Amino acid sequence: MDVSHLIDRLNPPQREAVSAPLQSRLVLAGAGSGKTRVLVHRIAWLIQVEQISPYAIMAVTFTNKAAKEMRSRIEALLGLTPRGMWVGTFHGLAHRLLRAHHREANLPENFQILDSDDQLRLVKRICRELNLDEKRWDPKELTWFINAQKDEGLRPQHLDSYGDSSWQTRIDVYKAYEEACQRGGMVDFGELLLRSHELWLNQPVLLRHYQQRFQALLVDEFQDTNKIQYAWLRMLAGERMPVMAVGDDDQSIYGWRGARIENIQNFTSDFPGTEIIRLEQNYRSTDTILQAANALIANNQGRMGKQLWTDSGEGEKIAVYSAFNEQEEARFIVEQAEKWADQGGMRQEVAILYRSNAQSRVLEEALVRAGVPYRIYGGQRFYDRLEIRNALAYLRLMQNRHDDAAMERVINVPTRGIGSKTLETVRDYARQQQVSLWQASVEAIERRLLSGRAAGALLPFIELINQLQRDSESLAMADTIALMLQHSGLVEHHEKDKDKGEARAENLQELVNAARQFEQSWSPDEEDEQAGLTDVLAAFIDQAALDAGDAQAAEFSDCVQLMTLHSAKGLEFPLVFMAGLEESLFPHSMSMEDPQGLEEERRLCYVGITRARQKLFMTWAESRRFYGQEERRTHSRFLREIPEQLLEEVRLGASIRRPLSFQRPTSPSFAEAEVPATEFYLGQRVIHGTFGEGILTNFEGQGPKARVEVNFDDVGSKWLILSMAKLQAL
DNA sequence: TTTTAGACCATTTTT
DNA sequence: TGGTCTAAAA
Repeated sequence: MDVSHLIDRLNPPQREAVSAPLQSRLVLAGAGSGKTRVLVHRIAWLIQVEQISPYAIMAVTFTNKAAKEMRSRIEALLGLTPRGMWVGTFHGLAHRLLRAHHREANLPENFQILDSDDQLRLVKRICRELNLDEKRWDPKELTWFINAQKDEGLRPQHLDSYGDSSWQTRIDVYKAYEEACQRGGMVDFGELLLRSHELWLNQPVLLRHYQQRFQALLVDEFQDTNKIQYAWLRMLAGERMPVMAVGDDDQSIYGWRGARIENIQNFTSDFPGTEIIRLEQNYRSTDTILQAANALIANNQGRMGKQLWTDSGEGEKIAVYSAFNEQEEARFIVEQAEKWADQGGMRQEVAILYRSNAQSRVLEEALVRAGVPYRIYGGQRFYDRLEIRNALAYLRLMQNRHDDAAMERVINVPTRGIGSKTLETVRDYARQQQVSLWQASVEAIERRLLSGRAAGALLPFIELINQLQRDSESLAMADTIALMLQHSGLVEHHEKDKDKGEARAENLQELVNAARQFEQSWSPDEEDEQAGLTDVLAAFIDQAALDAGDAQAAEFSDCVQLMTLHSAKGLEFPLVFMAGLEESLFPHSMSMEDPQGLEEERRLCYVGITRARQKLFMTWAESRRFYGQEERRTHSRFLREIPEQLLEEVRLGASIRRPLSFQRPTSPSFAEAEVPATEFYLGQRVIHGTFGEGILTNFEGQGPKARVEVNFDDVGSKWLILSMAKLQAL
């Protein structure tokens, strides 16, 4: 078989990675160096050259998006769907293992996945049960604590308070939480990994089975693995399985949620015989952009070492813009973005990146004002919406009566007269008898522990769920869901929502559509069948928990893209704006104190810079409103870490006055600072006959129609026609 | 049960 | 400043 197409158009290190012998390899893949391409070609190589069955290949990613992309690119390259291959996220694959071996993992067959919202609710409930003061014991913090322990592979019994009572309380909550999960057959995200790791640990036969089955293991975004994920991989790999770990230590930006950059640094010693392959040729950005990125990241210690290069040419300089304030920064960005569009560029080629979500508001306002369509990434995802979560809770309850999280969520949604008092009685009973809320409800009614009214409200709910489940046996899943939505009153309930009612009803309809689609495309493979995975509804619920879907329905219009630097990882855009390059915003004040945190911020900056293909703007504001407080700002140290000759300042700080008659830049050059100054400039203090003193914060138009916005000390912000207002400079 | 007023507080986010 | 959450009032 001719396999030259697998390596033909690759550069030497890419080729080396793709055609490496069956041994472990660490591929240090710089930004834009063709990482996914290498992974996909490697898999094809394993199948076509090494004659490894797809059944013996496992490829692990972090996000569903990455897993889907890998799958479709493999299919495109091979021209067929490789059956039996395990491609998925860590969580997805761990989940698959637990489903297949639920008995050995000590889980009920219908165990359910607890997402972060359910988890928080459950922790809150446990805090109440343990009589903890929510002021002192923030459930969010406790949840974070539990997850952090699981990410480290630690169970409550592995933890020792060493007499520290507050530490002991945390451990107690963790323990109670774990018991509640076990009782209800619920598994959170961290548990998926921890439990499947323990499954292998406790069942050597099973482990050996998988070790023999898989002959090659590939891991994407290796720098993002946490301790348990790494342990999971090592255990599966054993002594012999060749692992190809692909990652970039310079793009490790998730340390704060447990990712361990050491994993990539220790890989070669933990997997003996591993060679390192560096992919340093970049196919994305101009040389200027890469030089800036290289120079910046060189300030970090203990790197694996990598220098990105390109033969694509020097390109334009990086434009640095010092805005007067955040409003003006936003306006500048919008203006430049529109210029791109005016010159024939697509809006979707433009990305505005920022460090924190709070920055998006001002940017949005500026975009709206200018009538520029935009799209924000990272909003609420489909399966995270209130109405969808409620609907799923009903489905989960139909599937598993002991799912307390689901029960708590919808027992009184829509309101059916089950108040807090009834619920408290049921909760108390459940706690005493160590049973689920469902069972407690049933027994409480039977034993007449509830008032007639309470029982009269609770019983119909129980019957509703029972009835729905009976009906579901003869109906297609989508029809079951539609029926549930009607009979439960959820549609009616959510329709009533004041401003979001319409959208909510639509989303519920969309859920039915999604279910129908899922149903049509879903077919368990032989392996799933053997594992008893034959229930569509269960599979649908699982996938909703593991993949929250997109934030917005597919957007066809040509939009400017707004997102945080974190969510920009893995993406690329011809034109990129990085906004808010100010000390204590970026690097963020929460991270700049300790050296580790600062280095991660720097990597985040590196990620941002390397998103840009052609042109990069870095902007900051000399003054920014923070929690209502106007603050003076200084530009980010990261700007200083980029060699000056790569930068081009559009305006130099406050020292250059920006006259009101300033002609907005229209020529291709962005350096247009030398315009004769007139009387007024942004940030100037002025005095008005009626309103008194204030600061000039904004302007629009020119000549006789020019208007200015002045923030007056006494009467606040006002727009004034410059030619009428008789302003005086102070 | 729903609405409203004050308190509180404030990176980054996927599974 | 504004969004979220809890507690009090309609």
